[in-house]
Amino acid sequence: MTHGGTVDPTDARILLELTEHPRATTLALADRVGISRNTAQARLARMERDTLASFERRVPPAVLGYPLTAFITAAVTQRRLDEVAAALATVPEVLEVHGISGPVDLMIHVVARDADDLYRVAGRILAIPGVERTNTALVMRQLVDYRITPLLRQEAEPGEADATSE
Amino acid sequence: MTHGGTVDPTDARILLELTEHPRATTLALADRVGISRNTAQARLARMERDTLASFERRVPPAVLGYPLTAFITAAVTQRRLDEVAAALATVPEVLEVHGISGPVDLMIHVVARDADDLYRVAGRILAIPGVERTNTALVMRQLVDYRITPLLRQEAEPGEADATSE
DNA sequence: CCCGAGCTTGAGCAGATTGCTCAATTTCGG
DNA sequence: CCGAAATTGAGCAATCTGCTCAAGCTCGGG
Repeated sequence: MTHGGTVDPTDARILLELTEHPRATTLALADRVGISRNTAQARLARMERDTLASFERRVPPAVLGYPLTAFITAAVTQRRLDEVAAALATVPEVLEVHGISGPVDLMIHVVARDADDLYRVAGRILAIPGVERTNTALVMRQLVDYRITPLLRQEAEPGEADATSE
Repeated sequence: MTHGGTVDPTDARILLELTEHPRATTLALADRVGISRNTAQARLARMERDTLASFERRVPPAVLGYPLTAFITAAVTQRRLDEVAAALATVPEVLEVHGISGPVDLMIHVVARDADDLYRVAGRILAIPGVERTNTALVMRQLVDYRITPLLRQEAEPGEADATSE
């Protein structure tokens, strides 16, 4: 059964295998997970189509010459969120934008070539009509690399009681 | 030439093809990029080994039953960053932790099943020795989905003048 | 300008994998 | 208990992979 998501334990096991071998063959995945090749193929195709996020997430900005990462929070004029978002989408260095709760409205994930470039990108964002004020937090260090295997393993376990994360 | 990164225009073109077809065959990639099959294979193997981030980044937490995303900022007792980071790494719902500049020290990317669960996760983080105070910003909406193709396209273009991002 | 290291190419080939169909079986929810 | 959906295993032609090898190209250093 799924824990309120769309991925069941079999899919979770396929995904765990893919974290270790992203370009594993369908046959290899089937063998490791213990399902038939046809099932592996069908499930993989379905996850590629419906479940998995874009491959772009695997491309580190640093390898493209953008080693600086920063989070810019922004307060936005009321009711102009959508047009601000549209303007932000035209800035190549903006990777992702979340609308968040609290005193500021947006969390903007940006990258830059260096400190000067970050200044330029931040200035460009502040210049967008509707952006009232911003604050930039530069990422100094990655303390915990992105990982989701703990949650994947929870889903992958057969017969597990709900959410015993400790 | 590379723009200060480790990926050259040919690699960038391979990556662009992979954003459209993540499980494309090496032969298909070679054809689309216009390089030989051996070269495609060698470059792909090298990027899988040295360049690309983990496949885990493609797994959306929501499909595992964690539809809520939040960013928790935390101020930490001086000199205890590493042990706090180590403790955070033991919390499955913590996906990623950045050390940032400014009045707070950490940006913690977490997920939760629902509001109650977020409360529990935030409480668990605040309970870590060395975490002095936290602030939770709940993601209400994704305004710009993660994308890096604008930067990839810049690198993929042959003969382009430096960084004409506009 | 020349040279050499490194990269790329195309050919080749045995083995592996894929994409798909199909009938039979199993699973699971109503 | 029943029926829909999922899974399985078999099968097969087509495609792909992994790798070697020799030849050619690119590019940086001397």
